[in-house]
Amino acid sequence: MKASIYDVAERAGVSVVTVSRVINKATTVRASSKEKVMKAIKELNYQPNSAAQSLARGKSNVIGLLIPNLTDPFIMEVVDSVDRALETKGYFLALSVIGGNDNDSDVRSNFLFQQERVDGVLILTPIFEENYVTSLKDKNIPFVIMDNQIFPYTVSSIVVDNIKGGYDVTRHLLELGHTKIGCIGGPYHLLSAEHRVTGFKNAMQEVGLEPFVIKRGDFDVETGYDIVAQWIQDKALPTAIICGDDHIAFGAMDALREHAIRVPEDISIIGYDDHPFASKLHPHLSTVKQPAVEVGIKGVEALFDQMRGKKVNNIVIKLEPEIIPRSTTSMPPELGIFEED
Amino acid sequence: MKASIYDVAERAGVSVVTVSRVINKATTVRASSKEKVMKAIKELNYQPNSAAQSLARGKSNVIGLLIPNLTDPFIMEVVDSVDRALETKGYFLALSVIGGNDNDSDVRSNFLFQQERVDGVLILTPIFEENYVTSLKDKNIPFVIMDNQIFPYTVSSIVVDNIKGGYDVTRHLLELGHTKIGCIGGPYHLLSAEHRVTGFKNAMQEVGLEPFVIKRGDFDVETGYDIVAQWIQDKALPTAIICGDDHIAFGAMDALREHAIRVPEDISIIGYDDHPFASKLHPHLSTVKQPAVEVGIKGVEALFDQMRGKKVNNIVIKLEPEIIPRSTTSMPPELGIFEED
DNA sequence: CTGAAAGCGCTTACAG
DNA sequence: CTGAAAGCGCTTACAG
Repeated sequence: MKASIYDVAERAGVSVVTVSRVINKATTVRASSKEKVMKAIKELNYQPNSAAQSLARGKSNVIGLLIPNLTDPFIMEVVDSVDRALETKGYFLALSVIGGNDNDSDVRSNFLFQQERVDGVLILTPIFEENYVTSLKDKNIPFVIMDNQIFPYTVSSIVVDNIKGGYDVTRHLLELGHTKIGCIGGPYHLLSAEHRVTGFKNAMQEVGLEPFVIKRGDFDVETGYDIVAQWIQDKALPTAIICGDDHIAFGAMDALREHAIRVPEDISIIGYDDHPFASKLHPHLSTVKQPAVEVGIKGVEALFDQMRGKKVNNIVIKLEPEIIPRSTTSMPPELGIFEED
Repeated sequence: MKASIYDVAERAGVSVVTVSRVINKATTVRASSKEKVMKAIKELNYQPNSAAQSLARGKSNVIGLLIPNLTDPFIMEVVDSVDRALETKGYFLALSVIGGNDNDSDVRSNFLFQQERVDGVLILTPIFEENYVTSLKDKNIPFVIMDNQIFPYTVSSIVVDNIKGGYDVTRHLLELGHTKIGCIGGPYHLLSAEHRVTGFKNAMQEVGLEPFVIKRGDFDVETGYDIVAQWIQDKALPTAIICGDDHIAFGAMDALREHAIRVPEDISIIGYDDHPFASKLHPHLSTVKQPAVEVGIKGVEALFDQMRGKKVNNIVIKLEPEIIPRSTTSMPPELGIFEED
C-alpha cells in the first residue's frame, strides 16, 4: 500500500502538519523534527499525492501547451524550451496537438481547458483561433499566445518580427548586388508568411526596385520545387530567391540541381527558420534563425506573471530573428542564367 | 467564483450524488433529473474539478510519456499516435523530454514518476535505462517501453523488428543484382542500429557474399557525408550503400552529388525511417517505413491492459517495418565508379 | 432511481 | 516551532 502523510507523521512522531511543512520546505521546522520526517519519508518511500495537493492548494502545477503539429522544427524547439522552463519551476507540461478539423480541436481544447486541470495555457499557433481565446477568457484561465501575429484583443503574446526577417534577408541580397530578386512566400492565411513578404517588398521599395516575381505556396519542399521548376521552364529566373521557409528553399535548390543550375554561382537562395539540415546539406543554406528558445522562455515568463495576478493584459513581447548568411548566397552572376551575352 | 458540484446540485434541486452520476454518465438517473442537472451545469458553466476527481477516484487520467528528443520524426510520429489514442480514452498526455545528462533525467523522471500523478508511463527510448525500470517497479506504476530492443526483464515492450528491416533492405539490393554492398550503420550503443547491421550481414551470408564495407556513426547527415566522402577519396565505393537511417542517406547522397556521382545510376542508396524529405527531395529515397502509428497504439493498449490489472508481465509485441523502394535504388552499373574498363 | 455519510490525502489559517 | 480543525471538490459504497 502506498504511504500517506499520516503514515509518515506517525512514524516520525510528529503531526501531519509538520510533515507537510517539510515537504513544502517551510523554514519553520526544528532541525531535529525535519530530520525525523526526512527519515520516515525515506523509509516509507513516501511521495505526496499530487491530486490531493492540487485540491488543497487550488492549483495543479500543470501548464497546457497547444501546438498545431509535431513536425515543424521551430515549434519543436519552442516546445523543448517551454519544457525546460517549466521544469525549473516545478511545473508539468500537458501537451495537446490541435488536429486539423474543428471538431477535433474543440474536443481537445475543452479537455485541456478545465480550470484546476491546468494553471495556465500556452498556445503556439500560427493561426489565430478566436474561440480559444473566448473559451479561455470565459473560464478565467491565464494564457499567452506565442508566435501569433494577430493581437487585436487584450491577449498576452510573444511574437517574432517577421517583417524585419523578410526585410533583413532582402537587404542581405541587395548588399551583395542583386537587383532581380524573386520571392516564394508561405501561404496567405499565415500572417507570419505575409509579414515576411511585406518585409521583402519594403526593402525593395526602399531602394526603388521592383520585385522580380512573387509567388506563394505552402511551407513545403514541393512548393519550392514546383515553382522553381516552372520558372526554369519559363526561362524566367531571378538571380536570387527569397524563400518563405527552409522547406521551400530545399525544394527550390532541388529543382535547380536537376537542371544543373549552380547555387550560389548562378543563383542565390535564402531560406527561413534554420532547419537542422540547413547547416548540414551542401551548400549550406543561408537562412534566418528564429529565437525559438527565447520565445519559449518569454512565453512561460509572461504566463507566470499573469498567473501571479499581475494584471498585465495585452502584453506583447516582440522578439527579433537573426539572419545567418551561409553558402547559398553570393554576388549575382554577370549574366542571368537565361540571358544572352 | 467557480461553481462546484454543490452549486449545481442546489440549482438543480438534487443531491450532489445525482450530479456526480450524470457527470459520470451513470445510467441510473431519471431522465427528468438528468435534464435539470444538465441545465444547471450549462447555466453555471460548471466543470468538474479534476484534482478532486483524481483524489476521490484514486486515478489521475494522465499518462506520462518520456522521450529522448523532439527532433526525430519517428519519435514525433509515435508521440502523435499516442496523443490520439489517449485522447479517445479520455486521458491526458504529460510529456517529458529526457535530457542528455543523467542528473537531469533523474530529476525529470522522479518528477513524472509519482503514483497518483500519472496512471501509467510510456517510455520511448532507444536506450535501455535500467534505473527507470527499477524506479517504476518500485513505485508500482504500470509502464511499457516502446521501441526498445532490450527486454531481459519482466517488462512489457513494443519493438520493431530491425533485424528484419536490415535484412529486407539487403534482399532488395541483392535482387536488383548488387554484390558490392556497403553499409553505414548507426551508433554501437543503439541496439536498433546494431540489429539493422545484423540483418544486413545475415542476408549477405545467406547468399554467400561478403559485405563490401561496414562503417558506423551517429544517425546524422554528417555521418553519411563524411564516410562517403572518405570512400570517394579512397576510390573505394560499393555499388550500393545501406544506410542506418535517412539522415545518413541524405548525407551520403550529398557527398556523392558533390562529386557528380549519380544516384541510382552509379550507385544505389537506401535509407531507413521514411523521413518526410525522403519522398520529396530528388531522387526520391528508397527507405524503410517503421510502423510508428502502430507502435503508439499498441503501446497505449498494452499500458491500459496493464493498468486494468491484467497481470501481463513481459509482454513483448513485435512489429514489422516495411520497405519502400523508390528512386535511389536500381540495378548496379556495368562497372563500378572507380573500376577500369 | 436517489441521497446521507464517509473518505480520498493534502494544506491553510489559527491558536498556542 | 507545533498541532487540532476545517476544508479543498469530488466519488463510493450503503441504505432506502
